[in-house]
Amino acid sequence: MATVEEESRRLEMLHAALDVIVERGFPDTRISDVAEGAGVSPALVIYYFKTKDRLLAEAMRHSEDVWYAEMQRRTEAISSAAGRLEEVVAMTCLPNRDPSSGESWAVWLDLWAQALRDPDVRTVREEFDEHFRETLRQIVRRGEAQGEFHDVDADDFAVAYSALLDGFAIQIALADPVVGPERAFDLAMRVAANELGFEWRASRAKRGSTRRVR
Amino acid sequence: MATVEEESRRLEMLHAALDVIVERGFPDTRISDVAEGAGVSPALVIYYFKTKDRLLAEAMRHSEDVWYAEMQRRTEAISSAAGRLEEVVAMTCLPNRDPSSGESWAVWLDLWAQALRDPDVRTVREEFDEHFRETLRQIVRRGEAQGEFHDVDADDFAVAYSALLDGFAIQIALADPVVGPERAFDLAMRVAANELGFEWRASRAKRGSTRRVR
DNA sequence: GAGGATTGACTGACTGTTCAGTCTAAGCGC
DNA sequence: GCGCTTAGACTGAACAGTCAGTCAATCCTC
Repeated sequence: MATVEEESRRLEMLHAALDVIVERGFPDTRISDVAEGAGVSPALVIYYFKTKDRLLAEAMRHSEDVWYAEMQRRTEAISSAAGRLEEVVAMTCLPNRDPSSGESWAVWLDLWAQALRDPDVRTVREEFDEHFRETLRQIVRRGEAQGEFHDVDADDFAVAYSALLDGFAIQIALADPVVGPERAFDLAMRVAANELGFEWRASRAKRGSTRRVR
Repeated sequence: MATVEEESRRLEMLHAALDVIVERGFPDTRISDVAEGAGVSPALVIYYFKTKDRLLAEAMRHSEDVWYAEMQRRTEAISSAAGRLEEVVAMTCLPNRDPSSGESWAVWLDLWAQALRDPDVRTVREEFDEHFRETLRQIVRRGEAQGEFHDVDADDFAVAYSALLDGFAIQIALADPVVGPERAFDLAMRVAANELGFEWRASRAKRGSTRRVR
């Protein structure tokens, strides 16, 4: 009953909020923009989320949840550890192979900046990062178990490698002239191959592994 | 004459602006705060900088310039390439060994988020990153020439390593419970040692190489 | 017709910027 | 030295726009 439509309304608003955040940036997101994007009145947005901060924090959480679920979904389908790792790197480096997740990078930068002061956002970011590291740890452990990887400290690797990917994400988000997506992808994979001791042929098709290039 | 005092006034305002940015965050920095911090009227701030955006952009540039100059100053004094690299890593990872540069990390997060939309800030950030990479390249090349390091592609290393340090900077700025400054420092040095092929004894005093711990 | 969903109109607070003018110190003719 | 002028640093007060959040009223839906 109402709950279903209520929920879909909530989602519409969250997606609208994310669109605005991507377009205008977190601090300049106005609830009237979000309302317009969702096709409702500003008052209703407040009615649903009580306050602007809560709305934005929930939008962030939603965004991260969707992204993480998508990563899980994709890696599960891959059997080799190196392949799973490659998929993760592709998701963080290469521009949307799937159209669903609109520019995540921009949102990340806002997320980090916002996490400095907003406790809710800080929590979202901490959880997301920990999830991400855990994913890396598991990939490494399974890769070791399957004999694909050298033995390394999975936790150390996860911490360092997620930092590396975050750093590349910054360059990509800001469209750095020196560090494009393909180069970041390539470098990240070379580091992984070197650190974990697996073979990786750089010549392989860089992006079109499964989905179209936009 | 007037120019000197004028300049010192500018600097006061820039420093006040940085203080406020660190404390309240870039988007919530009010010119009245800056004015108060500098002991002048809000109108004078506008009188000097014409607009709030310009003030903040200049504050960012000043901050990066100071930080970079300090890095140059420190590394120049060190003869071994590994030592220079360690100093760079320490500056990006370990909390202020010098009191001058107040929390740079917080400013970086704001800088990145702001660079997404503000062209002036974007330029500041691009130049700073390129300077940083160039510093790394030079360290690597000199390390190779002195026989301290393996031969690697200096540019690839600089790009990847600066990304890694940026990533650690995020964790440190956000006080991630899993990735503290010392661990980031340690991991970063291990990666460098591994990648460049030099010996690094992790046991060495982590921070107090030259200056006091605050 | 009761209760929640929805809204238009409003407001109260905030803040960047302007403006009209004050104050200071330097230049300058004498 | 001494008035007079001028330029530029500096400010208080007002302006103008913005926007989150409120509220009373309407609309649905059961």
